[in-house]
Amino acid sequence: MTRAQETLTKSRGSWKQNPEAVQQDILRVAVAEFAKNGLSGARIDDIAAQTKTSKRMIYYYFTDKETLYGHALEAAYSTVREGEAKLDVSGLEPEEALAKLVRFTFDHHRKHPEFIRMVMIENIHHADFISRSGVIRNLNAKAIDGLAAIIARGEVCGAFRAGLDPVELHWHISALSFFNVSNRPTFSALFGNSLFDRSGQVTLRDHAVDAILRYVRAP
Amino acid sequence: MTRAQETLTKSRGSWKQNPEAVQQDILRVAVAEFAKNGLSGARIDDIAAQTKTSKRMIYYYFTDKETLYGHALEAAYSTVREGEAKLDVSGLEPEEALAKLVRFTFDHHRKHPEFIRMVMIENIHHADFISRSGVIRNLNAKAIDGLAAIIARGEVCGAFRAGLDPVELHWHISALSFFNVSNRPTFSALFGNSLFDRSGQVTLRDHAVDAILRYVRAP
DNA sequence: CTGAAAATGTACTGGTTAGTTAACTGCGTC
DNA sequence: GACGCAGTTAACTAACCAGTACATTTTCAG
Repeated sequence: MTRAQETLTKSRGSWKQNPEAVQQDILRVAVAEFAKNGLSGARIDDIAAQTKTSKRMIYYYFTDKETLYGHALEAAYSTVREGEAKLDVSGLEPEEALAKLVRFTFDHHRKHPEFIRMVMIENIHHADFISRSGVIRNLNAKAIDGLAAIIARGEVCGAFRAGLDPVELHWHISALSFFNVSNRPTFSALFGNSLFDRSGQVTLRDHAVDAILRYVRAP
Repeated sequence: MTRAQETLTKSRGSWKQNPEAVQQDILRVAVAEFAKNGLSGARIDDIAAQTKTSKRMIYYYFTDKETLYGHALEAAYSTVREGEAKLDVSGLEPEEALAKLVRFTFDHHRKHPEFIRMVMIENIHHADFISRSGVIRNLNAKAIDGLAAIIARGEVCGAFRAGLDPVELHWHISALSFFNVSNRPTFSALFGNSLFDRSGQVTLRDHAVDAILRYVRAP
């Protein structure tokens, strides 16, 4: 109960009504609901019930279920990419920089299962909504730039082998970090929970870092 | 139109009716439908329409939607694991054996997107149904045994470093192979399609093999 | 041939759920 | 001081869809 509605004072003046806060409230609940149940599994009535406002307001601001889903997806991406912006690896040796980036990415994915689930759901839907959202594409280009800079520095000083592709390296890092969260349920159901308890995850993260470093290191 | 119903002659005698074929028919359609639309997105009426039989029969044999989903999941697993059983790496040097295994796994996942989607959906549902299916767990234990054998041989002859964990190595191989299919839509929407066209996938597969080998090789 | 059980067809139902209708409230403006 | 508009409420509807009731046919054992 953060009661953002009462505490927020908007540019519009000091209204009792607060449209922006209402929309944020809807989105917050919608992300949770869609992440939990998927697009077809989510229930507008359930979302409305968890909101400070009503179902009618959801349609007033977001037109229909799919549009709401699209906005929820963008909201989830924004939240997570904001968190990533905090990472700074400038001033570190290339290998240390990359190690820190991988470690951070692994942990960051783990801390945001709701985001992972939104992306899983979006993949089930063939990325229909992401494709239509320029907002999200822009956010991601930056991740590649940062990685390209590390690779360039590593190549120059001879720590990394030549010919590394930033997009492909991002694919490797994402694969390990994403799969660790997305497939935890089935993987642990089939092979036990040992990789996913506290110590197992620390080891796994260190090994993921190790795997990436071995992959890029010059001979 | 394979008309399995007419051509199949069952142990039961030469029936006009063929319950086993009807059930197989339902499952075949159900796997496709659940893989496409998820558990809540799938429509029993749609499944029935694509079947040679009727909705009534679906409930006659499979009780309800969730039970049908569970059987469809098992069917998808069986099909794919059967295909894997064909792989033979005995008689190869450990490094070659592992390379072949990774290459095969990567390709095999790619050839069975329907299976991948079923697993994605099952992960969304926290592996509720896999957990209840002993059938599926058994199928997977074998994959680990095979990998453990390769690791043991590699350690003995000094090609691999000591202390490798078969389950963790399987996690690495699965992560790359699975993510490649599961996250293709969002990844290519965000970063372009270059990793996913024909030549991109060949390169990516070779690099995945390379990454795993670098990870296990003795220094 | 017959009776029982297994298998199937037709038509229906009742709860659910995305989306709507229409009336109303608070607020600034002229 | 009433007009208009953004924001809000509560009740409603039409479609959808999982699951069922019940009648009927097919098969085979005895």
